[in-house]
Amino acid sequence: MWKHALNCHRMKPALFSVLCEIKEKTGLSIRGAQEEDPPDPQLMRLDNMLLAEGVSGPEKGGGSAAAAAAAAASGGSSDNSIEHSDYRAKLTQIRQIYHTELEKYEQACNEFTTHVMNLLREQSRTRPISPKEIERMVGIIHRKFSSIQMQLKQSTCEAVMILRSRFLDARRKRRNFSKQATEILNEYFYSHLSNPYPSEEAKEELAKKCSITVSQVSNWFGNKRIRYKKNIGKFQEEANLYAAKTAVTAAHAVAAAVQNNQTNSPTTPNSGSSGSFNLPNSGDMFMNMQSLNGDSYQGSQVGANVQSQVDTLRHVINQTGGYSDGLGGNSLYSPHNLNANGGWQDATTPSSVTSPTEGPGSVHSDTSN
DNA sequence: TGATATGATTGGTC
DNA sequence: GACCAATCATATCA
Repeated sequence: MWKHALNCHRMKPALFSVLCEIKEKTGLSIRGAQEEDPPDPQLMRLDNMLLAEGVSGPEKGGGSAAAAAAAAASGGSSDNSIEHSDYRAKLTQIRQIYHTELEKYEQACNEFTTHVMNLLREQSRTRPISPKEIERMVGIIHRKFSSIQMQLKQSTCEAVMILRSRFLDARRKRRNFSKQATEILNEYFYSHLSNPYPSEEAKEELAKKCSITVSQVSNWFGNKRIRYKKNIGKFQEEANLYAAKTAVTAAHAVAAAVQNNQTNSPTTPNSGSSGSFNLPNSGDMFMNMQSLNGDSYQGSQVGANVQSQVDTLRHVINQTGGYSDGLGGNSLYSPHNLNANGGWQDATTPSSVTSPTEGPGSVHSDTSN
């Protein structure tokens, strides 16, 4: 693709036509030529860009800044080094072509200026030629050549942009996240199944844990929510897996907490309910803790978070006993219109049901789109 | 090599 | 600006 872009600038025909034009004008008629030539802002932009990309100006390793940008965009993983060297090689090629062409044009410009000067000198034998006229002639020639240079710069910029887009287009070099990263994301997702909308802090924490960017986390959750919702049945097994996994941790943590409560405060109201989780109460308790934390996810220990535990336990209970609690109605818990039994749905659908227990065919009717 | 999975992008809504 | 839904483009697997 980039090769095509490189071939796009066909300067030579343009050069010849301009040369012919100037030659014609050197006959006698040089009227109508432009007199003023203020600094062209477009040319300045092109120059700046070529300089920034490392195409013009001193060589800095073939656009190291752009390569660094490419590295940053791709997450900075080491397996991109080959692509980066490829990028640099191609940029170097562009640079070489640019400089070769530029040199050619400068040479042609000088040669042609000399040629015109000689012509004028010859003409001066037959007619008087003022220095002003000579100066004007030279000005015309230089303007024509600089317009060609601008075309060259434009084409070079295009080639660089295409090259960059090719290497920076993340879709083209998509990498699957690591298994560990996917595990972490899935654990969070399924342990927050009633409200799988991580806060900004949670996203940052997840991003850090998974070595991905926050926007990648957002993308992942966006994809996950939509694909889960579309085909709950397909994800059932996965949901069970993660729910069970987290539930073990959760059960241990809750048991430990209960034991601790019993030890420290034998008269605690919750102590009597050990052995059968009273989820709504637990939920309230956890809600309070959640509000203390400001967020339901602490990142470093999946399952340590009590909110996650409630979600997980509820999910497991759902799997086994068809339990349906009223947690979804809690305003702290339902920024996205949770449905009655802890499922979630988009903000535009009023109150249809989404439950992990219901399987395919029971996906809530999403008519928002 | 085709089917499927999956991360990213885009366009629209709120 | 966050989110959803559709879609694209690539990775992975049978």
